[in-house]
Amino acid sequence: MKIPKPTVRRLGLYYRCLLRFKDEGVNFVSSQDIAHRLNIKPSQVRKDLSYFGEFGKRGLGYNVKKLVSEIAHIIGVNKEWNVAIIGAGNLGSALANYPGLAKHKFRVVAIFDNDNEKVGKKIGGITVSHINELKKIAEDLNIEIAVVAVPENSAQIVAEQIESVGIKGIVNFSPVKLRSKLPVEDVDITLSFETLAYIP
Amino acid sequence: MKIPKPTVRRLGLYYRCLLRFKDEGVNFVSSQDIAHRLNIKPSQVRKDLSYFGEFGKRGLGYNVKKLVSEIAHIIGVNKEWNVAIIGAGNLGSALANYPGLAKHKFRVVAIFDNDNEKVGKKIGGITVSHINELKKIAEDLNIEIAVVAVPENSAQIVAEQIESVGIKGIVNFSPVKLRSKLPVEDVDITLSFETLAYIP
DNA sequence: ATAAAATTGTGAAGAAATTAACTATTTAAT
DNA sequence: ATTAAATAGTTAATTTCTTCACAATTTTAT
Repeated sequence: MKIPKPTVRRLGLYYRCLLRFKDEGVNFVSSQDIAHRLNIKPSQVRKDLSYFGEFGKRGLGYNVKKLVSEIAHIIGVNKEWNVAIIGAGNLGSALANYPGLAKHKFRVVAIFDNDNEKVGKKIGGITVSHINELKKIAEDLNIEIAVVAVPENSAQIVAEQIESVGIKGIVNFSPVKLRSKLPVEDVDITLSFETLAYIP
Repeated sequence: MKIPKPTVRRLGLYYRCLLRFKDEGVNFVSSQDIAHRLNIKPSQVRKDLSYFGEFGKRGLGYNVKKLVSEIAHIIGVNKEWNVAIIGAGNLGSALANYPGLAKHKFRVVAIFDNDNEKVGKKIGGITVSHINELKKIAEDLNIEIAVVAVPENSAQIVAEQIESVGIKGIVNFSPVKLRSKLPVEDVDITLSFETLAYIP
């Protein structure tokens, strides 16, 4: 069955929401409990989960631990993902140091830049490599996700370099639409400000 | 008329896309030209713009300069917005130094933190203030947008502090759903990784 | 043991968003 | 001057997504 894109995105929300319930020592939650925290409708939660199976018990709700592990499996965070950050500027550095990624099984294992000034420096414990070494290092370290954190004008070039080194997907922080064979998730910072600035 | 949320978001995309056309010296573009760069359908572009007026000329297309200024006006980036960053960690620092914001009329004018170690230090030319001074400084500097770049567990508290100081909207980088009277735009970094990790 | 309450899973209805198709206008070509 | 090509704006059709409403199940209370 075709899964709606918004459903996949919400799965990530459910996952983190459930981790919090788990931290709080809650054992069972209802679709209503989840929905309330995320400001959505309970029916949405149930429908989303129903695409993947029957995880709850009528009259009782969902076993938190079980659902966490089910969703982890569905969205693919039951394994670790090796991540490379391309661009050792402010944003790239911040991401390399961002604890939220490692916590959710995304491990930054390499950082690249084309600026020789930066190559060899350490960021968050990782030595910056030259972008020319992308292919070799990506294969050696089994990198699966690349983060594009370079300026607008080099983003497309980088996207093309990424295509041929065995990487499986791109998280794009640059404010341009990348043309790539790989799946791309855009994190468009400026766009969020602009959307906020719009007043109906 | 009610404007679809996705339309508002795409307006920001059109805006930046048109700025690029302008930079390239292009004077007129068709809905097809725009759509091609953004990987969407031309009819989508026309429909979106039609919510706000008739900006094009049949047979010819849109005057780039004119459309840029129309859209800037619609989404509210024809004026400057004063921005405060809450949280002087890695992400907050990166945002304070991020040139893309200033370029699009979002000017970071204050940075706050609750850590006395950080207060007084300079980040991107701006001295970090204590969060207790938020109200005073926000009013003095006429801050309209707050960026939440604090850890998960303090995000909601910060959101509540923001509510009562005249700020009009929040860009939230923390991975929790904020409960706020103000409009909130979420930039959910972890979620983008998780969405990417999902393989149908 | 029975009834009431809680809650899931789902088919159907409803709402929202996208896309196609068409009309009107403008420009360019012959 | 006429026709063909390009293209915006708009109405209608289609698709996608969300919500409702209810049967099915389980638990809790009496």
